[in-house]
Amino acid sequence: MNDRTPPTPITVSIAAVERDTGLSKDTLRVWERRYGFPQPGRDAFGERTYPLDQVDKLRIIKRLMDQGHRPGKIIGFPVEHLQQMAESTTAAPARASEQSDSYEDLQSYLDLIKQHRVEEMRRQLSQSLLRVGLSRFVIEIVAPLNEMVGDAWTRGYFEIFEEHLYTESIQVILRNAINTIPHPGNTHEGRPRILLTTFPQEPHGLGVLMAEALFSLEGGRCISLGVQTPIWDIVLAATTQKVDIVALSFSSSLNANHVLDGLAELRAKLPASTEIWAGGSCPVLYRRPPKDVRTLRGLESVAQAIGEWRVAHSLP
Amino acid sequence: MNDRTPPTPITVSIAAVERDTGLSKDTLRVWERRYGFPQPGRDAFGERTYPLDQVDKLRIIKRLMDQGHRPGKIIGFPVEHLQQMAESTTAAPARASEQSDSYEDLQSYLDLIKQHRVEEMRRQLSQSLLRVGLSRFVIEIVAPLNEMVGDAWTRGYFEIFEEHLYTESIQVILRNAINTIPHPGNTHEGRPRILLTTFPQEPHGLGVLMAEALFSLEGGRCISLGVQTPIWDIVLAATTQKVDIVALSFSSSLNANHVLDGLAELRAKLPASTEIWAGGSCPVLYRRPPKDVRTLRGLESVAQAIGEWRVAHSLP
DNA sequence: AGGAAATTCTGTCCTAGGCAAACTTGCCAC
DNA sequence: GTGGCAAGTTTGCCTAGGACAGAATTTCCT
Repeated sequence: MNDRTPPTPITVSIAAVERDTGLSKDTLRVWERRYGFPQPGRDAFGERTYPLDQVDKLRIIKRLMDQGHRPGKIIGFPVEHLQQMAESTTAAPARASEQSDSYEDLQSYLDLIKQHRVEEMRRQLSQSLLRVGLSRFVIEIVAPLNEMVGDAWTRGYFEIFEEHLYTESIQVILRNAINTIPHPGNTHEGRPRILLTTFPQEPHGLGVLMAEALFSLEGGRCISLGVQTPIWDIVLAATTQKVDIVALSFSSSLNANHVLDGLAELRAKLPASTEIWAGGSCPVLYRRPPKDVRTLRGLESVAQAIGEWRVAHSLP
Repeated sequence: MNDRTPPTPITVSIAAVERDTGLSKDTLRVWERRYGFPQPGRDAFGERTYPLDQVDKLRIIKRLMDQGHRPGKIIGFPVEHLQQMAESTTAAPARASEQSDSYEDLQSYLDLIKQHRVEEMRRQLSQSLLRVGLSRFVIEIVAPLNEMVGDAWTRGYFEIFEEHLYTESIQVILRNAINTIPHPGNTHEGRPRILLTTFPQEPHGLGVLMAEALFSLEGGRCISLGVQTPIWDIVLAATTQKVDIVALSFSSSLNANHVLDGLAELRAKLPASTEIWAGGSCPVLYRRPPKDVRTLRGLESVAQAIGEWRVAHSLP
């Protein structure tokens, strides 16, 4: 292994770009043909090799598209301009003035990650959890932190391993907290059985974990399959476990059509008595809400949704 | 919903088949060209329309491929034959006469999974953990169970979601147990800092978790990155966290050359003072042990390895 | 037998063109 | 203006073979 060779390749394959951006290979090729961007190099065998800065620009474009922009209109702008557009609508301003305190606190977590003070971060997270309780902890701290970390990651502020450190820490805290939720007695009345997982293209597990915490707090009986379960297996699991609700988490990097098609297919294969609840930061869920699927916009709505389910399923 | 019209169309698009079977569009087209199967019809606009029975056959083929069969060898067989192949291996795993007692116990866990009695399984796992202690629990129960579940999975005895249920259960138990390991006082003497993770192609996280449990028991200070960390990020994390040991887990599904190349690259990029420990069920680790990497064959050797590290690094 | 070399198999990438569905624009009547 | 409809644009997915690298298998040689 030569010290001279760059530690990470400066370019990545089209498959990697598809994974990282959520833009399909077809789309990447057709944009190149039509708009002249991206403009990947070619390796020895003529395959596209995308420089990292172009991947960054693609990520920003994807993000703006999620906000309703059309590719042809914005693809020609320089990267700085796009960043400005993205930032002007992004969370920070809206959220900053809201609870000045907590925003500062959240920012301090990002600093702890950047300084790799993992144990200190876990200590502070645990303290916050004790102070505000699990429900508010998830909604007011973990969820916005996730978003901030995701943001920071797309801007290249974090390395992959730093994001792993963060994810692992949150996971430890949340799983521990979930374990301590007392099991209500033997009563099964009005306690929905909930299956939690993600679609095969979705590797992010924190959304499932946050949902599990909140559902459990509301008295739901949760069965988590972790991440990346094929649709057919979701159907099998839902049937054999006789669940009332299948809850799915979607991050924003997913391809919009895949999400909608997958939900439609799942809906068709599950009995009508089984509800499908979908949540997460994937914009298409709320822009074109799929039929016969309940979309949970924001984790705050979990409690209400469970409440409504109880009302609808209470014995007369 | 009209009763007369079939709830799902009798034929489906190529995108739907990709979702249903996990076979990419490219693969579906190239099979059609090479093997003459599948043989979809065409709609008014010339696009492929797959009859459902062909999709079923594709699903069986995919499953047999996951068990190690190659497409060209089996694609010509009639459906009934394929079904038979899939079912003939479904018979209970045949590794009987090993250790009578504990084998029976372990087998009963497999039965619990197959019957989807998740809560019962977790209860029994917790009891076992309390009875024998974490160390023996990991070595004598979880590790062999993993192997049996993996076996059963390759034989098609388990569905994907059943394996997910198992993994999630073990994860809950182990993480909870790790959390309860008391932190020894402030002494850092002879307590190695250990970074745990897997290579990018390795999605199985239980190995890391088992290792974390045993390392922690032996007084190691563990920093887990979860799974699938790029090599360069392992180097970054190891450096910034000033770890003494980088511990990696490899399952048998990994490509032998990738493992060896990856370890060689990692070895070259890490300072010599940082040890690399590799373990897991990947055969190549023990058949062609890589240079300057300590291979841990079996989890029993963890305690010894830590002991030796302590001796080597104790102050004179 | 065990290991290296040759061969077959297989999935992914390439080119370039065509069309439907979604979205925008232009036009006209009220 | 403004509501509604038609014409025009944009955009992503699909089609067709062809080509090759990497994995799996077989052959050959020690």
